Amino acid sequence: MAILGKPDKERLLAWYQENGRHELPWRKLQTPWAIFVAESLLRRTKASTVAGIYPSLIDEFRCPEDVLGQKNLWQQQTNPLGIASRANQFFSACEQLIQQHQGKVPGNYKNLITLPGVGHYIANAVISFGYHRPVYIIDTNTIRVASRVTGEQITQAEHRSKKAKRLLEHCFGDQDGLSPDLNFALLDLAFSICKTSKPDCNACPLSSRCEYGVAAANTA
DNA sequence: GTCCGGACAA
DNA sequence: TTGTCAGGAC
Repeated sequence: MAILGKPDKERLLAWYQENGRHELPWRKLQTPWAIFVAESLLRRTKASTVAGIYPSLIDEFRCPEDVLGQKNLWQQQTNPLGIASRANQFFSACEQLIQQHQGKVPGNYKNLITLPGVGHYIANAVISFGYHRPVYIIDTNTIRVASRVTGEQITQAEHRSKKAKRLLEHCFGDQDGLSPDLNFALLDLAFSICKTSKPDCNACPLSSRCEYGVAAANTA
C-alpha cells in the first residue's frame, strides 16, 4: 500500500496554496457559527451553489436568534438549494444552541453530534475549520482521495467506520498536529483534480505516489 | 440500505 | 437525460 511521506504532504499543501478555492466565502470567516451555517447548507449540495447565496445569508443571520426571528426569510433564501426539510432541522438546531449552549456553536464532538442535522462530518468540520483543531474530516471527497492513493476500496457505509479514518491516517499521518489546511487541500484536490469521473492525474501533486495515478499512467 | 432535492454540467 | 453534489436520519 502506498505511503505518503512528508515531501508529498508539502507538495499537496503547496498545490493548495497555488490552486485552492480560497475565494469560497466561508473560508474567509472560519468562525464556529460561520462554518456551522456553511456546512449545514453544503451537505449533498455543490460548493459553488452555496457560495452564491452565502455572503448575504451570513450577513443577515449572525446568530441562532437571528435565524429563529426570521424563519421565512431563511427558508426563502435557502430554498434554491433543495432539501427544504433541512431548514426545519436547522431551526431545531438553533433552538438547541440557545437552550443548551448560550447561543454558541460548541467545540467538542460529543455536544456537536447531538444537534439535529449534525453528523460526523459536520461535527469534525466545525472542530477543524471553526475551532482550528487537528481532526480529519471524512466525506466523499477526502475518502475518494485516500482510497485512490492506497488502492483500498471503501463503501459509503464505511465512511462512518474507523476504516475511513485509518485510510486517511495511513496516507497523511496521525491527525495530531494536522493542519486544517490539509483538509481544505484534500477537498480542493478532490474537486478540481481527483474528480469522481475522469480524474486529471497528470496535474496531481500526488500522482507519482498514488496507486490509481500510477495505474492510470501505465495504461495511458 | 434507503431516502431526500433542486441546480448544474456533460 | 443522466450523474453528481463539503451528509444525515431513519
